[in-house]
Amino acid sequence: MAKAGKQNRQDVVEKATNLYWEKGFHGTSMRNLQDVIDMRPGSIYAAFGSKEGLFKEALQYYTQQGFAQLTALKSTTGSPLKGLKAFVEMAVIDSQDSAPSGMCMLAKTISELTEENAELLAEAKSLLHKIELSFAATFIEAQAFGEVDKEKDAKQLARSLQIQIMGLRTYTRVNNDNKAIKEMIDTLFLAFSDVKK
Amino acid sequence: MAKAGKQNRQDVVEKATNLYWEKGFHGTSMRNLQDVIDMRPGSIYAAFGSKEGLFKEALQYYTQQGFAQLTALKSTTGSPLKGLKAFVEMAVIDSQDSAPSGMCMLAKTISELTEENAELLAEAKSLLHKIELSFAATFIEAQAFGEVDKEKDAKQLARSLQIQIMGLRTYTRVNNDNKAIKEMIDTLFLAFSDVKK
DNA sequence: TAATATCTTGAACGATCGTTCAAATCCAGT
DNA sequence: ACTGGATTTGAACGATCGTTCAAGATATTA
Repeated sequence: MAKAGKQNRQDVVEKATNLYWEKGFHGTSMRNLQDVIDMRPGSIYAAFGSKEGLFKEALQYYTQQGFAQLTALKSTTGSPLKGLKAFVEMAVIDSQDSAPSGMCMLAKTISELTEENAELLAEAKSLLHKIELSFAATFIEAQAFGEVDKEKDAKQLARSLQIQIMGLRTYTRVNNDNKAIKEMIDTLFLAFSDVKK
Repeated sequence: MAKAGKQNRQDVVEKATNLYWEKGFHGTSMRNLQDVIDMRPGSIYAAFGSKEGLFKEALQYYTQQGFAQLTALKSTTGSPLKGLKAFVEMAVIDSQDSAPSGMCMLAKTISELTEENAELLAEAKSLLHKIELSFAATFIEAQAFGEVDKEKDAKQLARSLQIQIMGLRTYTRVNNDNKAIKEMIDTLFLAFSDVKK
């Protein structure tokens, strides 16, 4: 492939991402992938090297899409903090029904894999760290915007948000009580925007 | 087996639990299990029926051990809330190094499995719910003990704790910063014990 | 000790795993 | 239209998957 067959590389990676996201690394077979992305083994191996190689690219694509969404939401809401909140609501609530899995794909990967797939594990950790950095950057923007108390440590807020998202997404898979979850997110962001008067 | 060979049923289930906990359902093969529990296929199938049957028993054993630990910690600390906090510290911090996986085995299962293993998924959800109920019961004890504000809703506290634990355990696998995590747990329990003066 | 009931063994099953590669196909430049 | 390189195909590989079951070993009863 490379130079565009019926579909370009991004379409293929997106389909693979959705399957891996739903079923996990070990739960997805190369034959599952062949069916979904409509490519024969030889082409897949020529383009991605291995099951691990394609998974790694899927992790990267997933993360990149997340960045794009956060950026878009900050723009459409016209505010860093509102954008961030919309992003969390989307990830925690909306994705339970519409996404391949209610889980964050990176958290799911970190939960699933062991040192037997050290490189993929490291990649997932690294990407999650980058997301945390972008949360921190968003909090700093929000502070400049006057939405968040400037006394607060953006890094600490980002870490805390990361933990909340992971917890909420897992919990929502167990007990999908939309109303209660929505309230918890509201409370969480009220705490973030607790500007000293 | 059943009537005790070289090892009794509980020893076998414990070994299986630790392997499943580390590698997950799909990441564990029956041959991995055969090696670890030192039983031949025929005996395993006679005793547990299938890979799924043994996994289900592992989930139950894991949960039962958790209940036992919480009960023990409440007893040794002489306080419901202190026992609960010790339990969380153990689960979030200590288990990162000593346990088969830093993750909660139930959360890991819920993250990994799909409707292809509906029965196991339902079992994991049900067991997590039972744990939440026991958290709620502990908060009620703590209220009677004067450790927690009686105005607060024990069910809501339990839900919130469940979410925090899931988030913290996943996060700690990514970024094992013991000091910061310890502080977050302290802060969390300070909020729980925020009795009106 | 012989007969019987119970449990354990491990070879073997068909299915599926991740991966390879020679052959077929496609496409660009002449 | 022809050629040569790039791409795609799909049969096939050895390994491993979850599972079965006849045969052997062990424990129990008479």
